[in-house]
Amino acid sequence: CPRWEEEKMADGVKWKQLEHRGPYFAPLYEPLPDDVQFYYDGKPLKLSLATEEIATFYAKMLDHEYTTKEIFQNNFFNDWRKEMTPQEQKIIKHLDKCDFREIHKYFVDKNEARKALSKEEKQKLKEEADKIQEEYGYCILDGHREKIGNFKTEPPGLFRGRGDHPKMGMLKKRIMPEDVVINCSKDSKIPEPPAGHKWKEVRFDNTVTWLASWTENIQNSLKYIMLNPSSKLKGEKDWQKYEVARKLKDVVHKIRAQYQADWKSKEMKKRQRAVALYFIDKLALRAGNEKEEGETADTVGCCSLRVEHIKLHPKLDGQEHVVEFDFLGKDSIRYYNKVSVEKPVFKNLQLFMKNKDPGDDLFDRLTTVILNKHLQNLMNGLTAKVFRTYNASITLQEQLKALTNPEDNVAGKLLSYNRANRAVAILCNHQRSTPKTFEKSMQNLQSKIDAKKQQLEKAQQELKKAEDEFEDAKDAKAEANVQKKKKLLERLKEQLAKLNVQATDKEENKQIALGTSKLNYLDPRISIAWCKKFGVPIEKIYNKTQREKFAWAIDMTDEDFEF
DNA sequence: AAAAAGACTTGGAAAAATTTTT
DNA sequence: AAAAATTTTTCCAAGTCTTTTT
Repeated sequence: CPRWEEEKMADGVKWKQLEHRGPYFAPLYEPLPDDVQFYYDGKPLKLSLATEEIATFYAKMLDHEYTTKEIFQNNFFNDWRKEMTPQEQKIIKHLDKCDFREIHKYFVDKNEARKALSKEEKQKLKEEADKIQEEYGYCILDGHREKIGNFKTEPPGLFRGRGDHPKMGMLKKRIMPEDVVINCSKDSKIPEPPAGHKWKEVRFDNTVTWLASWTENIQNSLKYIMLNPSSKLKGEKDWQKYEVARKLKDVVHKIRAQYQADWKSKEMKKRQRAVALYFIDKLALRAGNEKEEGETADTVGCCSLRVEHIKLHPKLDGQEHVVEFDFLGKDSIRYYNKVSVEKPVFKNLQLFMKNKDPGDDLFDRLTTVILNKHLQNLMNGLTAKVFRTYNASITLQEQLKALTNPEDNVAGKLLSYNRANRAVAILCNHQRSTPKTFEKSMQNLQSKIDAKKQQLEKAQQELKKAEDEFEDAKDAKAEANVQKKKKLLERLKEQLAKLNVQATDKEENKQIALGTSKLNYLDPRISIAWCKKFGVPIEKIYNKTQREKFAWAIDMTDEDFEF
């Protein structure tokens, strides 16, 4: 029977049985060979083991941009000094006198050597990795063997934040068994800690889904070992998420009417709520929780927007009431957009900004907690992020409807699919940096296209020649030749079209990241129904991992599915 | 009721694996 | 067979939202 249809748990209970081997610990530090030296102030200096280990973290990153940043350097040096012996502390006082180059080279060479390994040696390494995966990578949850998402503890290293992170370069400490909390079922075989060690705690909490956890030392927050997306537990949660978004579809018109009415409310609080919700709905902005200042990069979402993040233009490029957004969102990805809004929204924004400094909150009477409480009253289970899911999925469905041409071949249909996917990624502001090899690979593709065009021309001439010959001879042999040339021409035309489609797709995709929306925002049933309806094999849009994650949807969806 | 802690989803980069080209 | 290009997987940070504590 399909796993998605087994009996329901009591409220809040996530499992009855959970058995696993505990996390796989990062390998211990291997000291450098004696001929690889660290130099201080030009002179070789033998470091204590702990100090040397941390030095290698920095040395490995030497050709990364991070190490050129002052904050990174300072944070690293501070934390490094804390771990030095008193003697080392007395000598090593300035980072710019530290020479890690020999250590750096050692690791570069080591990487090269690993790449150059023979087939057999590589095979052996792979088998070892597979064995670990087999042993630690799975758990038993309610009788099913399920894949674990991340079964290894994170190795020690230097913290790399994203954007302008105040903590970049700080030392991420090694996780020991004594740091780890194990979660499993009472009657299961409790995982053994590594020899000579103890777990921090073993607990039996079936109201949570994690198998193990520890506190990381940079942000002092918890990290978890959890199941792979292919697991029943994750799959069902995913399904539920899309069902909530579909429920929003039924009431979204009412909600929109309500927030539009609230633009004119007498209460400032309500007006702010209504304008913020409008942004979240129309622009798919994130909720924007407040963050602790100085602990993370300065990024914002809707509720945490500041006056400095928007500009108001009564008229701009022939449009009225234009709001220009410019801020850093999640992962310090820039959001830049110019949007023409309804007049009351524009008036409200002017009001919210009045007598405020650039650094003041735009919505000073609003938090995500207030907004989400309000949303909860409008629909059960409704929170700000449901709007992102809903708008992403409904956009994909509409775009697929608008762009798919049933007459197209599979390649053409896939281009339409990618374009629909792209519309969603643009809505959600999923950007990537242009791949380093982009220009080159675009050129390669262009030369392929040119070559194909030449072939095509030649084929055309040959066809002409064959037709002329047929005119003269009028025999079966000449006729067959004409047919042959026609076929060749057709095939070349198709190949050229396919290459052109590829080029278009590539160019349009230059700075757009499709993965996140595909994996997290688009109800997979929309895509599966589309595949079935237009005869596109599912493997063309979802690879193996993705099909495993969306197994629940592949199981239940027919071509009539509507989001 | 506000703040802090906890649990879980979402995010792009980088590394690794695979496929294609030379 | 090597190298280059492309795709997949891993990594772990950074969000959202819920629950617990103060």
